[in-house]
Amino acid sequence: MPATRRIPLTRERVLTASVALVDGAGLGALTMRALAASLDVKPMSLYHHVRNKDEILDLLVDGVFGEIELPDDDLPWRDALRLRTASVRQVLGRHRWAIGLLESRLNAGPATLRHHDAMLGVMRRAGFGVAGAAHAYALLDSYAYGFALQEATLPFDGADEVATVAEGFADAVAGYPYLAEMLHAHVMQPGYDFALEFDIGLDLVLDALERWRTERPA
Amino acid sequence: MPATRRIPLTRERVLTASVALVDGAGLGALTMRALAASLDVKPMSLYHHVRNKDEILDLLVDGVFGEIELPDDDLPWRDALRLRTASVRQVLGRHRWAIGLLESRLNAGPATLRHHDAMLGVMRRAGFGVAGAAHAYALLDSYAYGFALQEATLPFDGADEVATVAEGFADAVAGYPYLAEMLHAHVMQPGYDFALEFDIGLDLVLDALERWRTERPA
DNA sequence: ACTCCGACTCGTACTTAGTACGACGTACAT
DNA sequence: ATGTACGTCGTACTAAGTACGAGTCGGAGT
Repeated sequence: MPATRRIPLTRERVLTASVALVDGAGLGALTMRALAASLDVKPMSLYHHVRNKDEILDLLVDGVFGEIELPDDDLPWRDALRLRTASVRQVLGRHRWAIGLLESRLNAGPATLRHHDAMLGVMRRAGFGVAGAAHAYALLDSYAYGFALQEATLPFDGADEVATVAEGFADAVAGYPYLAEMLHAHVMQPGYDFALEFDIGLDLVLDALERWRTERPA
Repeated sequence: MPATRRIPLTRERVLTASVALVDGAGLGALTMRALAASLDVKPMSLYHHVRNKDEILDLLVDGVFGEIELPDDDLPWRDALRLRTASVRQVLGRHRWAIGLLESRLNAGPATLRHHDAMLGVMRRAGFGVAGAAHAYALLDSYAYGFALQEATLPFDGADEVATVAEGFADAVAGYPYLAEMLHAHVMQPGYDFALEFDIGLDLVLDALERWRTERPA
């Protein structure tokens, strides 16, 4: 009685389920057993589609890279770089767990390589030299990754929770006058949102690159 | 026969041994059993000095922050910020594992708070407004963290290994012209060292902050 | 000096997790 | 129908975190 016709497991289904699991319950919830359960199979079945858990993590990272928008060749370089860098942060914000994974996974997947190539292309065509493009890319990505890392580390999540959490810090910052000032005169002000810092810093970075580009053409 | 007088375990000894273990063999090697063995005690003895493994991780992070040089008040702001930001990267480079820990640990320890306060102090006294200091700090630390993260992700370690690893990539970049160009015309050139990118980017960031500071005084 | 106490150490054991091994089943080509 | 190849799973081993309670030891109070 094939009442519930078994859908065959595939590498793709495993990956999709992994992302769902991790997005929903965090990296810690990604266990082979839990993943298998979410697919309604037994743990060992997974091993016919992925080599091991490490491979799943590599695939997750490459999947995240695949979500990042490629820079648009038809835009002025500055806009192209801005949009894709904002996309980096957005994607890493959507998958908080990803930033912690970047560190340990060194096997770049195809989506990752494709992405790097597109970025370098935009910069080279914009007039950056090879070395200049390397500098620019390192700077842009350092900023995006670091910002995402800071966002992931923040004890609050978005503009709403700030007030609640900040109150809890009120006495922790007692002996630190500048921290206290920052907390009261900035963070706890209405309308504060750390996320808004991103665009400000990104524009400063792009200004700096613009200056580099015009001062040292390829 | 007290031939080997037992040195009493302390919270400090546990922490010191943790750092040694992790520096030497990576985060993955930090298990309560291995840690206990390195101290010549049994695993459960550790639990009288730390609440659990998570607490050890928090202590490690705060210890790393304690290693970062505080900004020097006697220096011009730009030098003070440059030196301490370089110190961030240096310390995170010395303890590769730390960058991956930052993400998940949200309990700021005393060394961390002290550090933030000193940084804000330098910026406020340099003429940055409260909001301006927030922007500047976010930008600087994003850069430092992101750069450290990229360094930690690099498949090679320092200038020497580059050549060996880069050769392995030679065919992986086959379909990616700009990546290939970057690899051959830049990365594989003698004298290449990703670490050198840091100062270049840092100066661009500091230039940007200087401009911000003079254009929008507190 | 003896006893008692509290701090520390440890033996045992339970739980969760990754995954090796080999048996089993099922669909499809012959 | 039957054999083959692939996919599924039962069993079980290992590593790791840590709860529980018993054992130990040094010093304070009598």
